[in-house]
Amino acid sequence: MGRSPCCEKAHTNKGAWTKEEDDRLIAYIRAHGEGCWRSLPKAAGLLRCGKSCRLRWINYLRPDLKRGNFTDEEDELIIKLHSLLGNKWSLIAGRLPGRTDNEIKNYWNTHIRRKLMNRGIDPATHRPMNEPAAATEVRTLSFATSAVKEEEEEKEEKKVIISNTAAVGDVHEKNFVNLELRISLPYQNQSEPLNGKTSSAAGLCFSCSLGIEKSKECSCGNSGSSKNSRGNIGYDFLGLKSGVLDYRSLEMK
DNA sequence: AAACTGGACAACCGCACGTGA
DNA sequence: TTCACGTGCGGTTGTCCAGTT
Repeated sequence: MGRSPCCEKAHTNKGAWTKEEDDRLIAYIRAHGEGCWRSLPKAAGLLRCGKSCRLRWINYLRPDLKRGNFTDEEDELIIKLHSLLGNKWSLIAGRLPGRTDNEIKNYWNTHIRRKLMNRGIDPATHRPMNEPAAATEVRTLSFATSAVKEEEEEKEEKKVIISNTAAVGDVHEKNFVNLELRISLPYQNQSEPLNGKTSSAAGLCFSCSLGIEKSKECSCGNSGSSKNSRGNIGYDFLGLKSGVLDYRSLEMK
């Protein structure tokens, strides 16, 4: 069957972007907004592939990007998120405002991998390097959409099961971890900066904020689950209060 | 000073997914 | 249901630059 190429490669520039190209792209997006990347290059007068424009904007030109070195807090947060999510760089980036998936991926490969190896930790499994490979665990992240109406919550909830067979750190002593969250309107008061420590709203530690029950890493005594304002048990997944998925920053594919 | 080496990061490539016709 | 298209993601490569020999 085959697919048409995303652009006419013969007539596109490749390699490093020039200042003029950057300016054109910025000016166009300021005027018309993001989106329709395929047609953007032509409309903006750029001899670039749409994908290239998107990447340039997202990874380099976006005004909300935080440039500069990663902090220790960001380091630790990336490590913890990676231990749970694996190479889901976009999801990890979603929890680090101002950082891009590409930036985090590069940083992981150049800094954190070595840092973990120096600690004697296998960066792929987050387990001690001399420890034999653990029996394959199947972790199930269960995402459930929350009905807006109370009664709908009683009905069967649509669940998306994400299986992740990557070995994870010591936080998963149990063979089965069910991280359940409900999707609803974004939580509006998520003012807590992402520092990878205590999850603000509910006063939960990082482990509990991820919904890991009875984790050895639990430092808050909540043992994983919390109740939301309606008394329903939910998990403050990735720092989200009581199981409310903030889809602004945590995109589910 | 020149050559070499390795780290850092920008950019590209191919594939998967979601969506609409 | 199938297919084409647009977009996003993760892996990989290319390039630049600072440090070392």
